[in-house]
Amino acid sequence: MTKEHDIANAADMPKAYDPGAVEGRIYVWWEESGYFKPSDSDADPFVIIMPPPNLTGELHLGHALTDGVEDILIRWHRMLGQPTLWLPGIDHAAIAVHVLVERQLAAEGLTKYDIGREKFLERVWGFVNNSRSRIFGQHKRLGSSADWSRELFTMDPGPSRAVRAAFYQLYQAGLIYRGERLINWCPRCNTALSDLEVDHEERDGFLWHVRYPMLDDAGQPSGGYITIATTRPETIVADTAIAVHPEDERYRAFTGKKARLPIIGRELAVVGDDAIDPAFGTGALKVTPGHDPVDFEIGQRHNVPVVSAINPDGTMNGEAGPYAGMDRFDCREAIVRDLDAQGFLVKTEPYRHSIGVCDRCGTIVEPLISEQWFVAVNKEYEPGRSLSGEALRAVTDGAVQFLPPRFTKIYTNWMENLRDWCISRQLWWGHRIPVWYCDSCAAVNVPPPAVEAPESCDACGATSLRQDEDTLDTWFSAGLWPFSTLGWPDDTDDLRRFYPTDVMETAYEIIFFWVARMIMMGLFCMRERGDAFEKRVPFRYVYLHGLVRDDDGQKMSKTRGNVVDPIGLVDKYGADAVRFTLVTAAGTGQDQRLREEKIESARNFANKLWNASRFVIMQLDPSQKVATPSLADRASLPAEDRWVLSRLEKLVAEVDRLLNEFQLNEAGHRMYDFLWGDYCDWYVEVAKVRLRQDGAADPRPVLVHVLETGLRLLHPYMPFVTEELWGRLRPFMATPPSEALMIAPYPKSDAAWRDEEAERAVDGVIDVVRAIRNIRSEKKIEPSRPIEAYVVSNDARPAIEAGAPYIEALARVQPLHIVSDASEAPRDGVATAVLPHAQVIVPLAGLMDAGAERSRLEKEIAEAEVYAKRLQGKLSNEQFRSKAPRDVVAAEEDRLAAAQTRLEGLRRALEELG
RNA sequence: GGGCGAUUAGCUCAGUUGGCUAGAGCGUCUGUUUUACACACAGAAGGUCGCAGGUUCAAGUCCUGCAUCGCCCACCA
Repeated sequence: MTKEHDIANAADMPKAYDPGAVEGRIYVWWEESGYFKPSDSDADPFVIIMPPPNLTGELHLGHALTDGVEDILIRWHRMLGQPTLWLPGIDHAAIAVHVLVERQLAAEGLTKYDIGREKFLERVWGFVNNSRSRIFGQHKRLGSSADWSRELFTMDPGPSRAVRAAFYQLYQAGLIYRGERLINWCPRCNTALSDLEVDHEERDGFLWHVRYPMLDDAGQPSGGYITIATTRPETIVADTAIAVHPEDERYRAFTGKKARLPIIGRELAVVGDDAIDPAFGTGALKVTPGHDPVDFEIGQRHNVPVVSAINPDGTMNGEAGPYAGMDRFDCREAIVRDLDAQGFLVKTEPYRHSIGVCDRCGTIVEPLISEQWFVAVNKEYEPGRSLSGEALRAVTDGAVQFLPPRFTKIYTNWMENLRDWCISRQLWWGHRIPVWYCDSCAAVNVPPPAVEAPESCDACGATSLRQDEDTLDTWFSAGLWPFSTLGWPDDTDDLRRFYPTDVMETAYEIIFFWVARMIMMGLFCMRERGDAFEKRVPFRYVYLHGLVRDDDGQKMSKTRGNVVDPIGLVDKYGADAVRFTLVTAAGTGQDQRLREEKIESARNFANKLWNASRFVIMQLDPSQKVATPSLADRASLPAEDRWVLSRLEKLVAEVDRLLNEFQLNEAGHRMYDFLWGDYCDWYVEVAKVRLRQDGAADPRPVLVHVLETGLRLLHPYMPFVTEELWGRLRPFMATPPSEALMIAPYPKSDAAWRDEEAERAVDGVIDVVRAIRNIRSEKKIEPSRPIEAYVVSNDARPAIEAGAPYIEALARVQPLHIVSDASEAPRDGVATAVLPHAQVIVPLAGLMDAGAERSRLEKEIAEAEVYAKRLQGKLSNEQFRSKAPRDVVAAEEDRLAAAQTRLEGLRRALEELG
């Protein structure tokens, strides 16, 4: 099964990493080897499902980020041998497919309405079923994956048992009701919307002041007027009262009297209500319960009749008298004109205010009275328990934790002010409302889920029933996702084992739509599990990532047309590069701007790994397998081996810590820094020297081990390159930990590998190399020409001597003199670098510019003096010495000592320069 | 009207229990066909961490206020 990876030489590795070739091959290999397929064993409980490969434009980078984070967490847990982590994450793919199918239809000159609901869903499902992707692994607990994905992708009302069950249970508990309410209506989409689906936009408008004639007790004009201000004069035709603040002196005389509605002529009662702000406008409000949510509530309080004057399509109806049939905005103009002509318009002032807009299409939403289904979110279904109350307490009690924690407050604020949730939609995509009406007695039948469709009416027994035409808000269905996918309402093994899951991962903008609803639904539907929130919540952590914005910082949106197609970027730079960039580019929960250069540099990182592996493989011989370095033999290893192993160990420990804290970006950065900076730039270069040198210790075991471990660490972040490279390395390992990287154990920290002494020693050698390179560069010495150099060192002398071959090779020094005292080195015409534990002296003979060297040294001395002075000040402060932790004080003392040594060296060098 | 976030090198951003001569990538400058990699290597320049106070031995990090930008929520007609 590892046939693809039994490659024993580097000859077939191209010089540059080709993501396309690797990703395709790895994908096929994963599939053929069965790793991504459902398994019967508990050990491998994940299956990856694939969103369609060619979702261009619709599946944007935010989705890629979500998928990337989820995949990282899942792979990490799987490698840790903790397969119980399970994350939802499919919804956006479903939406994307719907949009895509709509687009396909458009290309054929059709709309979804032309082909009908059944055909439309059929196409959606066909699309999903025939496609696969090599990129964004969607994970799903194995089992009935076909069922749930079909359910989700098609929003097919038929087989949706969980939706039926939840609806039924909520209805039985009195939490779902049908009512005539004022709801948000989109005249273009022709559907009701929940409060959440309405966006508020600031727009310029006008505030029209209109006067209403007062009537005396006989119903005759009394000569008085009450002036009201409105932004929506077209709704005047539906006015049924006037409200003022009960304590407003100006209107006290009018309260309880009647007024006459201009144009229409209706009599309006003047009522007192606390909701009125006397300071706004004229202090008097026209009450239009049929077209304004505030007015609706005022109307309820004062028993004011409700008039609906606007049709669902946005035109005026018969109640609008002369304006019947007009569009609502044409009506506005006409009515303003008429009011003015008839002397009712007092004044018109420009006014900027916020208006509700459909979040799907941007059309101005019309509040309408309509019969819809609602969830009573604040109603107690048991003493002390309501959907919102439970959902609030589960979070305040800590059963669900938000990351980053600041989102907790956003959630609780919302939950505390929640109003009933309108769940019926006049759309096709969604599960159909499982309610049947009786044609003869009009009874409402909500049958238990076991009944597919009731045959007769519960109330009168008549057999003529019809199902509600409306569908459910998709978020109602989506809110059931954590357990509907696990077989609920049955008490399945899956449900027992995987509910609650560990982490819910999504963008912060989805908190209300989905996260909050899942928590509400979960707590209710799992109420049989008892009181403990821990058993009923759908997940313990909510990890929220930021939004991916475009280069200008704009939020990506389809309507704005600035969505970046992740597939195009994947084709260009590879899935690994795209994922690595998205995950590491910003802090947790922070928005990021996407710039292609970032992805390019992540691709370069992949290429770096590719070439480092290529180099390592070139040094290996398949007949001689390489053993893993063991702790027992560590003492015999050269310092640089112990150095890199020590640093690797620290990396492993840090990555473990960071991943446990969900600091994914930081963990990614650490791996990048280690693999590129420590391993490639230094260890590999040092190893080259040893490979060339007869009799030197064999670097190959460490070379392979560190690379192999690094690839394992990085695998969740860059699954494709790492799998490929690890697979190529595997044939050379004496004891490979597994057949494939994705099922290999995640590296574990073992502090015994730490070696501070080796780190100090090798860091000292690196400092020397850098110092000499710096001198070479500053003095413009030809890169290829070897130069003579002296390293003066006392305490670090053994380390420098051990590192001598590397100094010679990496800094091109020939010959290298290691001496214990500066007097043993030449003084004239030299460039000097003073390091904490060594001094580098490079004789320059003719190349030497004494003046330039002097000013350079002077500058360095000045800087070092400032630094040393600061440290001295700090250390001579008694407060610091007594209050700061001992190790901090000790560290400062070490720094000061080093700074002083350096300063002395610099001064001496300056003196010797004359 | 409330709430939240951001403000750190030319650009995009890290910096999560306060201890930093403040880092990365890109860009810039100077060099390099050094047999893994020019998707590279070596070297360098570049920041009073938005402003003003405060707490502390110590503040980019904590507190208060302010400014600018952005986001979310909200029934002010």
